[in-house]
Amino acid sequence: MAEEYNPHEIEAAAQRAWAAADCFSAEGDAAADTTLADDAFYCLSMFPYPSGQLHMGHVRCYTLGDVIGRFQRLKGKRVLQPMGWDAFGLPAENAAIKNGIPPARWTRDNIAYMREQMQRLGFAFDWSREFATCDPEYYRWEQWFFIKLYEKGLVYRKSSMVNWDPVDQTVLANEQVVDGKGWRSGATVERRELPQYFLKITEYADELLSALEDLDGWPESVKSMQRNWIGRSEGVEIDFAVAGVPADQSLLTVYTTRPDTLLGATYVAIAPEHPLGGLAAASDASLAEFIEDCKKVKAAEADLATMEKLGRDTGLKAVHPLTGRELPVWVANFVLMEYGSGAVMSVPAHDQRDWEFAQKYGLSIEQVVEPEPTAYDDPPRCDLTQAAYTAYGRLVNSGEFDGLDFTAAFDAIAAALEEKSAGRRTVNFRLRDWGVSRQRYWGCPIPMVHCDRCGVVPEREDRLPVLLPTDVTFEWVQSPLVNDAEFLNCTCPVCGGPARRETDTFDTFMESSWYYARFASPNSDDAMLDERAKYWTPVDHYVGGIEHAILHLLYARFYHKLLRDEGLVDSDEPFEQLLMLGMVLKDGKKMSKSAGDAGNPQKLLEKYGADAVRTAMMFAAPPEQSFEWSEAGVEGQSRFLKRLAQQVEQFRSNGTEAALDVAALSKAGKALRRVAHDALKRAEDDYGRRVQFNTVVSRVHELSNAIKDFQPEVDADRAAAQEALTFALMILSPIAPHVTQHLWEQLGHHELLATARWPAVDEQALVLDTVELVVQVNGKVRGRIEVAPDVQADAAQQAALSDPNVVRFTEGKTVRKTILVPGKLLNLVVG
RNA sequence: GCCUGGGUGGCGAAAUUGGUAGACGCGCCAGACUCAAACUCUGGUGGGGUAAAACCCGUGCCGGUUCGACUCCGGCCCCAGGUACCA
Repeated sequence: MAEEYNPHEIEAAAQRAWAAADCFSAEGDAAADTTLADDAFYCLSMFPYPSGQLHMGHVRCYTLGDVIGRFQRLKGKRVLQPMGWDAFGLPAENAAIKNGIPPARWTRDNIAYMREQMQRLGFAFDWSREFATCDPEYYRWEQWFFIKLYEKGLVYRKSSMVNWDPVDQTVLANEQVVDGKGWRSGATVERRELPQYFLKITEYADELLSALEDLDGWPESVKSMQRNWIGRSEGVEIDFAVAGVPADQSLLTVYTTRPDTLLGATYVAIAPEHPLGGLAAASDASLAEFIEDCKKVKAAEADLATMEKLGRDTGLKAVHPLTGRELPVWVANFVLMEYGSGAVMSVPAHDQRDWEFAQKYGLSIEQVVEPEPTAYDDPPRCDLTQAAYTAYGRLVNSGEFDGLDFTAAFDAIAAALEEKSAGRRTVNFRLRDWGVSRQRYWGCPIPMVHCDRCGVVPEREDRLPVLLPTDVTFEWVQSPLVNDAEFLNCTCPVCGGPARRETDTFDTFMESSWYYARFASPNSDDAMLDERAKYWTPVDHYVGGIEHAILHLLYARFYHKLLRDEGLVDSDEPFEQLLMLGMVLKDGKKMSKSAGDAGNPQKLLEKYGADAVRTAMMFAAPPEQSFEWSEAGVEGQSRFLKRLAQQVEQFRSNGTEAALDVAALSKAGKALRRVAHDALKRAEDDYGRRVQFNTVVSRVHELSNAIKDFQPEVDADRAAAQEALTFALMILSPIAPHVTQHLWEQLGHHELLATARWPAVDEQALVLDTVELVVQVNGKVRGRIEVAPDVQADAAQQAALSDPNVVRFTEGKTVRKTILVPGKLLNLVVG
């Protein structure tokens, strides 16, 4: 029998051939000729955090990206497909604390191992552009850009909440707080305010929202998530005067999207950190204790939104701006100081949360909206003893505003407030400015300097980068920068006097927000980006996990606009088409969180080779779907690749190449040709338009099965088999590039398959003489008929009525309606 | 809690625009090869029903629209992702 399918030899040989031909280096950007941009294709998969080893989630993501890139190359595009490392982050510090290995070394070691795994998988990356975000050559430009933004007024400093571990005396990430306790110390975590740097992403809120409309290549679900996250709303800011407090604190401003319910406000709630709360607590020990207790909650929205709603009366009174009535001011643990003004008006009759709070504390519930009169039998419920009535309706108990509907009431009440200078219409966003400070070591140093004389000032451009020392030891959970005199001490960039460096580092989303542009402009020493970035960006196809649907993608979109406004790129959006991958799960959880060694593809690669792993992964599920990974499928795909190799070998052993003469083909030859061209056509559609690759693998299985069952009848049929095999290899090549390259050579092709051209479909080969129509009677399948493809309803009905089983169900009844779906089905409606 | 997805045989899935539910693969069963096993090959494989057919049921649950619903609409249940310091 034929030679054995030996993936290790075959794969090594194919990779040597690609390297020798240097066929994955992106060409043509040096010219930066935008007229050539049409055949340029930037294919990018989200770069990984170098956590130690690849897991199957990585294998899925990079195989999918590779399939897209390889397909585009077959279609004649010049493809840029780079790879690098999102190298800063928390796990490196955890490893350092645990094992005493410096984060830089740990990270570099991981990169080396994971790079080797990627190379083994045969991804068509342009490795000449590789970088890690912890390279000073990379992060220096991030520092440079931050200073540019600072100069433009897009950076500011303010206090904001962090999780504070009182035992370890350190700031914890949300992930490091488990059930309200520090994961290492076990101490109850407290919210604490720290001064931090913020980027004014809210200045771009309007554009980030409106530009979503034009992102036709993005999934609707992701756009919807971003829309909701940005959360544009139209409402009214309302001022409540507070009596008996210092003048500068006497105005309590709240924002509401429901000014129509203003007359139903029965109390005002403020955040625990609100200054008025502190004021009242000064003479109220139990209130002070309550406020202190409120801080013992993790600063994560999910926790705040699900905790028990608690509150205390401050004793203060807020004056209703329209009625003059005095409303009690309560401290409530669910009001966030960071969102809006840290105060809300409460209308228990028409807001469910306020209703529950009012029920709990015996606060007044006063209806001011009632359901619109309706023609329906079942009018909307409005029983305020059971729940709040939150729908829009008509105003009652609102004096001059009675009878107005939502829109009219909104306008009238807003106007009344504006007249009294006690309120104003505003557009509000849920989106908050981006806090970029992290109290961590392993990140990009924030290039700011603290000077006793000049205050907080940016470092001078010519002294960048502010280098992160890499030779450090973690003697303590705290960042080593805090006690590193050599790092800490510097001279003030303004006055030249002694000064201290900022010890916070950037949020790692800062690095991942512009790496795609840097890939297009690698080794640019004297600028953050050069003209090549304009040439390659925006990314044509961006591939990554659904877990990045909001934060990473929103920050990257924001950054792209910042780069644009700095003149560094010339497009408005960074990613034209977006493929959001579902999770690869292990025990029901995402791989990166739970897999460990169980997710490492290494053993599978050693046993079955890269092609079988890649094919099994692509075959397992459509890209956007999450699924539980199982190794069981790899064996099956390995078997399939072996069979395909045998089919090529068998074909070869039967003679030489044959020239195709369509007219000379037998019926079987034509049938095989139809299957081959149909597979080619559908594969092209699946690759290019549908971006669904599991069905491509199925299609090649079917084609291979058809080749197996094919019985040549005439000499000319050999050419049909050859064409079918050629197509099978072409179609499968983006998914299993090594073995298809090997078999491509066996079939006598001398060019590399990776850089060959995708063949054209012969539409003539697809034409059928007859088609099978399913015959339904009242929507149930009762028979099948063989008819001409263009058969008319009358003729089809006649043919159907020659089927005895169809007759059984139509006998003695009249055919009232006939529905013909050409090529598919005929439905006879009888009665 | 809120936002966004998902739920189809024993398992992964397919069904592209509302038109044959289960393509393709795994597993399993039977047979061939073998001293035997593994590999490989051939056939079968949603449930009920039948000698075999016919036929009936079936895409998380309840209801609706339609000649026809996995697909559209309303309500619910469960699972996953995100929730601003995991990346």
